[in-house]
Amino acid sequence: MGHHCCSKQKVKRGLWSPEEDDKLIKHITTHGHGCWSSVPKLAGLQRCGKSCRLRWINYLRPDLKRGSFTEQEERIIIDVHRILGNRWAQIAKHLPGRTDNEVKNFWNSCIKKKLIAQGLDPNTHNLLSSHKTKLIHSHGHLHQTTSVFSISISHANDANNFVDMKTPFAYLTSSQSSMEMETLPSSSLNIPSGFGILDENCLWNTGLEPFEIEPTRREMLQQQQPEQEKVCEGEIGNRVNESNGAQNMETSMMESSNFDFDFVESALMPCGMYCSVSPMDQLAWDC
DNA sequence: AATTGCACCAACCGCAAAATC
DNA sequence: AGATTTTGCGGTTGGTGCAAT
Repeated sequence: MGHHCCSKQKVKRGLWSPEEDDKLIKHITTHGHGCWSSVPKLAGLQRCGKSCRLRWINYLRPDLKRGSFTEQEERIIIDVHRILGNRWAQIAKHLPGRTDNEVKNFWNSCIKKKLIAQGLDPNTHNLLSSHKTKLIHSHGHLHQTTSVFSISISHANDANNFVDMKTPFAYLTSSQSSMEMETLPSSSLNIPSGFGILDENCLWNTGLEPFEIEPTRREMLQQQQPEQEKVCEGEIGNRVNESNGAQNMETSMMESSNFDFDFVESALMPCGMYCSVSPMDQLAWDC
């Protein structure tokens, strides 16, 4: 027996035929859907109302965008997912013409793999532990070292009210005494376009509509602070510590010469926020 | 040519929230 | 105000078709 809503008479299930689609389209364009549970009868379909609703919303609606996701859409999905998690319907609201089902399928079949391939945990968007390499000191000469950092943005006047955008975005190259910072090469670049300003309930993402964050999710994000570590971050730590206080940190970062922070500046300057850089991990290799 | 394996995704299910009676 | 129906959501799945054997 089928689902209880479909158990009376014979109710078709499975894929929709073009004829069924026609009936549904004709009915809804002329009468509107009204109560979904009465649609099948009125449209002459042997389906349950639920199935009709799903077919219309996910496939037949005229305002649906067809075709594969663009890179911008993919970026938005990743950014919003980092904040909201598997809230597919919420995520889809940022993508006109896309459905939650479509976003979910795209995530499960495509984005997940991409993130893992980049060494990112698709749930937390942090570095996978399997990609963490211990910094190895050998006697005498130093290895090339790389630190991956995350960035935190918050209101300057409320240090507790922040969300941590833990996307690795920059690395520090330390060779002998000279030190320079660069952004990651574009192949592995994962600029956090999800930079945003966290207000009481909302996150304004650059380029996105504000969206709400549930309190529990917010707490979870806030607890994901990367632990401070040693060695190479010591050097970064110095930078950070030198500037005591968040306000100074902003300027100290802007002043650091080879650091391409254009995208940070544009996110920061108008808003009176501050930004902090935290080490997430170190990678090391032999020269 | 036939078989197996697998990725994809449209559609299903159960649950919960919202709406309605 | 409580019961019932309807809608919306997210996890899951099984059919389809492509690729490898």
